[in-house]
Amino acid sequence: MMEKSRKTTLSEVAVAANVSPITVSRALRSPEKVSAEARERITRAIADLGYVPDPAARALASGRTDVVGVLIPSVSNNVFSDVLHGIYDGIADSTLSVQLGTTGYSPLAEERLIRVFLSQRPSGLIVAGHEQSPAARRLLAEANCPVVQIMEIGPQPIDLAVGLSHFDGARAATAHLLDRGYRAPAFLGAQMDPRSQRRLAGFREGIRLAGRDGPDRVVTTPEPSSVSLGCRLLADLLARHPEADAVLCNNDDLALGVLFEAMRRNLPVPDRLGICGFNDLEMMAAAQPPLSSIATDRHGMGRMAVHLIRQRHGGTGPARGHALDLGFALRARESTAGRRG
Amino acid sequence: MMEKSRKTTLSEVAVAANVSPITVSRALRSPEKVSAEARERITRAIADLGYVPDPAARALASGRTDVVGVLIPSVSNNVFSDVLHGIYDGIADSTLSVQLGTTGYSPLAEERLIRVFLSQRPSGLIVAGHEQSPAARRLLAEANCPVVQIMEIGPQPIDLAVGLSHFDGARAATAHLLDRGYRAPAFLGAQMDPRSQRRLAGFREGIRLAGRDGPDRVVTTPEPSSVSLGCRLLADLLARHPEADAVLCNNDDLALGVLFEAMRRNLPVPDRLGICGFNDLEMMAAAQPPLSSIATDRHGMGRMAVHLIRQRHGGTGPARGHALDLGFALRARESTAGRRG
DNA sequence: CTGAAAGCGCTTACAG
DNA sequence: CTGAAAGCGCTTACAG
Repeated sequence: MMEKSRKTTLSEVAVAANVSPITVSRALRSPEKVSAEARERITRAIADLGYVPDPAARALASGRTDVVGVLIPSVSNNVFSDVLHGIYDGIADSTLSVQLGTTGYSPLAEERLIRVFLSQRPSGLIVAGHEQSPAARRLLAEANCPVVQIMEIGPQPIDLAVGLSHFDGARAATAHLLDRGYRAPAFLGAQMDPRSQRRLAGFREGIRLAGRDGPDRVVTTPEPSSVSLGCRLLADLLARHPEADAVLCNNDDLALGVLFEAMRRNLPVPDRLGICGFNDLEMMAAAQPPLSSIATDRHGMGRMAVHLIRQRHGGTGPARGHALDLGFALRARESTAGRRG
Repeated sequence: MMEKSRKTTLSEVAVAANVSPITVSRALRSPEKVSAEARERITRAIADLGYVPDPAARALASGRTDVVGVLIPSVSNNVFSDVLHGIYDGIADSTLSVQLGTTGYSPLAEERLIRVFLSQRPSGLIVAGHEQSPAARRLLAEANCPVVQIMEIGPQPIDLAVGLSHFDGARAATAHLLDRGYRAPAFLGAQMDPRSQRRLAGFREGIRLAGRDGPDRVVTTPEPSSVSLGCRLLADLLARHPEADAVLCNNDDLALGVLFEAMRRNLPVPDRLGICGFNDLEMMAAAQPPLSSIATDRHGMGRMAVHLIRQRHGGTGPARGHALDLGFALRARESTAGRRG
């Protein structure tokens, strides 16, 4: 029947529907501007011929594409995959598609990818964090599309931002540990990216506000985070600060590792050791004992980022410079129920 | 200095380098065909003007793009995010980029996305699984680019396949449980996608081969998998089959939930209950007790899929119909050390 | 090693 | 509501 693989073009649809190519193009983009009869013939022709518009031709002619560029450090990190999921949900009912780039936490790779993405004239750009190189910031500031920085709300969004204050989250968690009677809370961190640094600062501020001026019980490593690293970090901590009686973990994987290591060492949780994570992954509530954490809305962040871009295209939504704070929530569970005795 | 945002074109580079546009184009694609002097002037002009080629124009003129389309059910699933990570590593040293689509386990959504992706004339397509709709299979079979099916090795690859036998993996795990003296192994499954069905079949085969003809101890649910679901499934299992003394879990999240639920119920692991997962996520080895699992090379699957596509473009690599078995490995840990007494 | 001509498949203004 | 003309920024053959 059909020619093997020569793809159908808009002109062929036009011939079949007995209209001009421009009318087909119009029927595709603004159907209401085309008469009902023409529209119907065109719709049928498209179906009959199996026509799919060529995005490259469209992009070249119109000067824009329907792609949203997304730049994150890594996909194999629950946090970012949740965000990504939210982004996909956000575009689901649209013609937008996602162009994903991973920077591996390298500002240089990020800058290069921004250049590549911008060359495609995207509908919008979503980038993780606020630590772009100066050149990258300039590119983004001059970009011809909405730019949304996600993960945290910074002091000075390049265009728009949606996230939360990691500093405040960690401070709240620290206050919670102190509230519950833990006397020597520590901080455990891996892969100390900017958000982690902010959490560490929030932890220290929490300690300071409580008027504690003991040692700075902090163990961090640049290694990528993992559950087994949580085990090791607890071991390190107890070697250096045997008096530590609670840990605020940079993320939930570490917290899970800490729990397992505490079990191995017969350190009762929460009686002898309090544990609090960050992000509140699903597993936290299911653990035994259930693990406390700071809940963040990663899926909502992704959705909202897309929403802001779509609003901007619709001429509505917040103006340049707006930072949307999605907040956080302390989920206090048994793992921080307090010391006994 | 620079015009606000009018982008630099190849022709402008040509003028600056005092050559014709075709030569610039050639310098970009096959530098060895351009004289060293011309090449140098062009390189400098590109840097000076900050020129970035327009992928849309390139695609339209050449009839192909450098994008690899990737179709997976979901990004917020460790298994697929690991694969994705492998894919990104696979393209890292190339000019390829990834176009990611998520199907949400819907064959219809998958078919629609295949159509969209194909309309961009991709360099290759990577699709998860072998359950495409007949129409989708036809589209893929006639696609003008390499197509790699990942996750499992099926009987009849559309073009190429790379994965493992989930049936064999589950059967090996089941044999292991029986070997270790467990007398009444059960299977726990969630989100019973095709791979999960294969694992269940492998479990049943393992039981059959051992000559056990007791009850079919299987609890499954179509709900998405999670750690807390693992807790509930164990509760269900014990309500129906109190004699069950080991569980093969469809995946590691369930296994972790089972461990926590066993702890809550004071069921000693592995003495009273053996636990084995599937995939061997990083946390399994760190758990207390360490959890057994079937290790799969998800990252390698992604890398290999890209590798096959690149080989095909280089004119080498396996022929159409080839299925690459990456195998699996049983990681026997303490959680399946055997019953006591 | 280099270039002039034609064209990829659409959309943008501009008319009517 | 519909269409003829021009062009988006490249690359593909074809010459030389």
